[in-house]
Amino acid sequence: MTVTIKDVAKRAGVSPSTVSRVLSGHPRISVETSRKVKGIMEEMGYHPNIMAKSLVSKTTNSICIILPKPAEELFSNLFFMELIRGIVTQASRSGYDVLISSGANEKEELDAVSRLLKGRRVDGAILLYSRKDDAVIDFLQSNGYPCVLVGRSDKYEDMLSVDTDNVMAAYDATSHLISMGHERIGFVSGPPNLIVSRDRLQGYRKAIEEHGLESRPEWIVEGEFLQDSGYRAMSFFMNLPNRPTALVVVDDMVSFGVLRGLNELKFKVPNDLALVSFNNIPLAELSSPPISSIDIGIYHLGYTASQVLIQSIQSPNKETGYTNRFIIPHRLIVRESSMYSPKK
Amino acid sequence: MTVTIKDVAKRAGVSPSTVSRVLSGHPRISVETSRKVKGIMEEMGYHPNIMAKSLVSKTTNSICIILPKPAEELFSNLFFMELIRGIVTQASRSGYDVLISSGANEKEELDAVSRLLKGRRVDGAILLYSRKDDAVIDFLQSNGYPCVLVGRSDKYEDMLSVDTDNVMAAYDATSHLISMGHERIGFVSGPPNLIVSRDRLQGYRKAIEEHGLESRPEWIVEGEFLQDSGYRAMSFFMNLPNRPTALVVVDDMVSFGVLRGLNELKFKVPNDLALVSFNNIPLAELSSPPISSIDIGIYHLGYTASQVLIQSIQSPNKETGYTNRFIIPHRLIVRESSMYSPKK
DNA sequence: CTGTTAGCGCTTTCAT
DNA sequence: ATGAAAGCGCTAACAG
Repeated sequence: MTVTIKDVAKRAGVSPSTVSRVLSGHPRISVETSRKVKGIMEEMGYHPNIMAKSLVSKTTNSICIILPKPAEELFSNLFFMELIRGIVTQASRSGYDVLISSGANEKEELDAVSRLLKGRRVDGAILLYSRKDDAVIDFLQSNGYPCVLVGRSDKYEDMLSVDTDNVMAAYDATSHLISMGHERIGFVSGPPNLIVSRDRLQGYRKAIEEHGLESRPEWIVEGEFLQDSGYRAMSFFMNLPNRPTALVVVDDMVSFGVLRGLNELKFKVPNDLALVSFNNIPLAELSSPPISSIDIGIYHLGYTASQVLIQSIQSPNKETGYTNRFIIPHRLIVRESSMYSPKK
Repeated sequence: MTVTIKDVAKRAGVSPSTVSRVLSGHPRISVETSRKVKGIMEEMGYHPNIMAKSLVSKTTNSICIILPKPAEELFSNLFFMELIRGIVTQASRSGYDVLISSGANEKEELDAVSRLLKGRRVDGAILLYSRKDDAVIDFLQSNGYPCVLVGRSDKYEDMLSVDTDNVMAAYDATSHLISMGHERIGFVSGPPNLIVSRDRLQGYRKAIEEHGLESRPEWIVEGEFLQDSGYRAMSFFMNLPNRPTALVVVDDMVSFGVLRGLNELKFKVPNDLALVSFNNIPLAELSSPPISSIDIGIYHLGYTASQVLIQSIQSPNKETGYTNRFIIPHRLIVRESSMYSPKK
C-alpha cells in the first residue's frame, strides 16, 4: 500500500541511503543516479512519511496556535481569522504546518499545550491573547519552548511578542482630530483592565497635552468593546453642557454604537461630532458615514508572529541583542466621519 | 533531556514493554506494577512521543481543515472562524488535533493536501468550500482518504457532507412573511452560480407557489453577498410600480445594504418593507432595526463535520447504508425587521 | 560516490 | 503477569 524508501531503493537497484540522499539533496551523489531515483519515486508515487522523518530529526516543522477560550464577540472572530490567515500563509511559506488548539478552561489548555510540546508534535507556539498570570506562558518559558505572544503583557516583558504600538496609534488618531481644528476631544475607552485600553488612553492624553488642549475628566468614559458602550457613551457626551466636538473611540464596534445613538438623536456625523476609532474592521468603510479608523494590520501581525517564531525555532541563539518586541506599523484611514473642521 | 519509556522502565526496574502496557491500559498487568510505574512516570515527567506512536500505529489522531484561498469578505471570515471553533472543539473532545492548511492556488492546495495525507501526518480532511470541479476532492476520493465537505456539491453527490437545508430554510423564511400577511414578496439572491443561491431561491419559489401567491419575475434580483448588492436591489424594488411589501434576502450583509438604502430614502422598516435574511451574523441583532434572520448554526456545522469525519476515520465501514448527507437544523430568529402586518 | 549499520521512541508478537 | 526481540520509515554516522 504505502511506498517506502526501501521499495524505491529496491526498484532502482540502489541502497536506501542513496535514495535518502537524493531526497535531501545531498551534494555527493551522481547526477545520473539522482535522476533515475527521482524518476522511480515519481513513478511509484513515493511520499516521505513525515512522522518517521520527525522522529529521527527531532523536529516537526509545525507550530501551534493557542486560541483563547470563548470570546464570542464579533470583533474577536474577525480578528482571529485574520490573524490565522497571516500565520498560516507565512508558516506555509516557510514549510511549516499549523496546528490549532484550544481548551475549555485554563487547565485543559495547559494539558493540550504540554501534550503538543512535550510530545514533540510541534516545535513552538503562538499565543493569541495576554492574560495577567498565565500558566501556559509559565510552562512554555520554564521549559524553554519557543513561543511568541501576539499582544503584550506586563508580566512577561522579555518574551518574544508582536504587537501594535497602541500609544502611538492613539496619539496619531487624536492628532488627526486636532489637526482638523478640534479642541474639545473626548475618549471612549474599553475595559480598564485591558492593556490595549490603557495604552490607547495614554496616547490620547499625550496628544492632548502636547498640543496644550484642555483635558477634562468627564470627556473620558470607559466601557466594553461593544456597541452598547458606544451608545451609552454618546448619550453621556451629548448631554454635557460643554460637549466635545470629536471623539476618539477605542474600537470600531463601539463607534457603531455611537453612530446609532447620534442617528436616533438626529445628530450629524461629522458635523456635530467627529469620530476616529481603531481596528478598521471591514464594516468601518461600509457604515454611513464611513468611519475613520486606525488600521492595525492584523494579517501582518499574524504573518510576523509566525516569522518570528519560526526564526526562533531555527536559531535558538537565545539573546539576539536586539529587542524581543516587534511592532507592526499602523496607519490611519481617513474617512468621512472625521472630515469636518469645526468653526472656532 | 527527554524522558522515554526506556528511562521510566529502568527507573522502575521493569521492562519497557511493561511500561508500554501500563500506558495503553493493557488488561493483563498487575495493579501494583501499574501503580508504581504510573508514579514514576509522573515523577519523571514522562510524555509519550506522539510521532513515534503514530509511526508504529499508522494513525495520527489528527485531521486537517482546508481553507479556501482568499475570500476576503466579512461574512467569510466570521463564518470560517465559527466553523473552526466548532471543529476544534469537537476534535479535541475526541482526542484529535486539528491542522489548518491553505494554498495560494489550487495546485499549492493539492500539494499541501497530498503531502499531509500521503505523508501520513493527518488521518482525514475537512473541506470548507465547494467548487465545481475540484482536484483536491478528486485526489481524496480516488485515494480513499476520509474526508467531509461542509456544504454541498452537485458533482460529488455521494461524498460525506454536512450542510444546511437551504431550500427548507428559504421556505421557512418566506412562509414567515406570508404568515405575517404579506402577499407581494421579493427575493434578493446571490451569485447564480453558487448552489446556496439556487437552493434558497428554490425554497422561496416553493413557498410562494404553495400559498398560491403571485410571483413576478421582476421581484427576483441577483447580486453578490455584499452590501452594495442590497443597496442596488432596494433601489430597483422601490421604483417598481407595484412593489413588494417584504423581501427575503440571501444574506445578512446584503440586508444591511437594503437597510442603508431605505434609510436614505426615508422608508421605514418593517412598515414600508419587511425583511428576513440568512446566516444571523452577530450584527443582525445590533442593527436598527434588528434583522430577522435564519440562524444556520455555523458552529454546529463545524462540530458535526468533525464528528462525521472522525467517525469515518475510526470505522471505515464504507457504506453505512444510511445517508452521507448530514443536515444541520436551522431556525428563524424573528426580530423587528419582520414584525409588521401590512393592511391588505 | 555508495552501501552498511545503528537507532529515533514506541508497539506488538512470541515466549516464558 | 512480564521480558525479549523485531520493526514502523527514516536519517546519520562510518566505512569503503
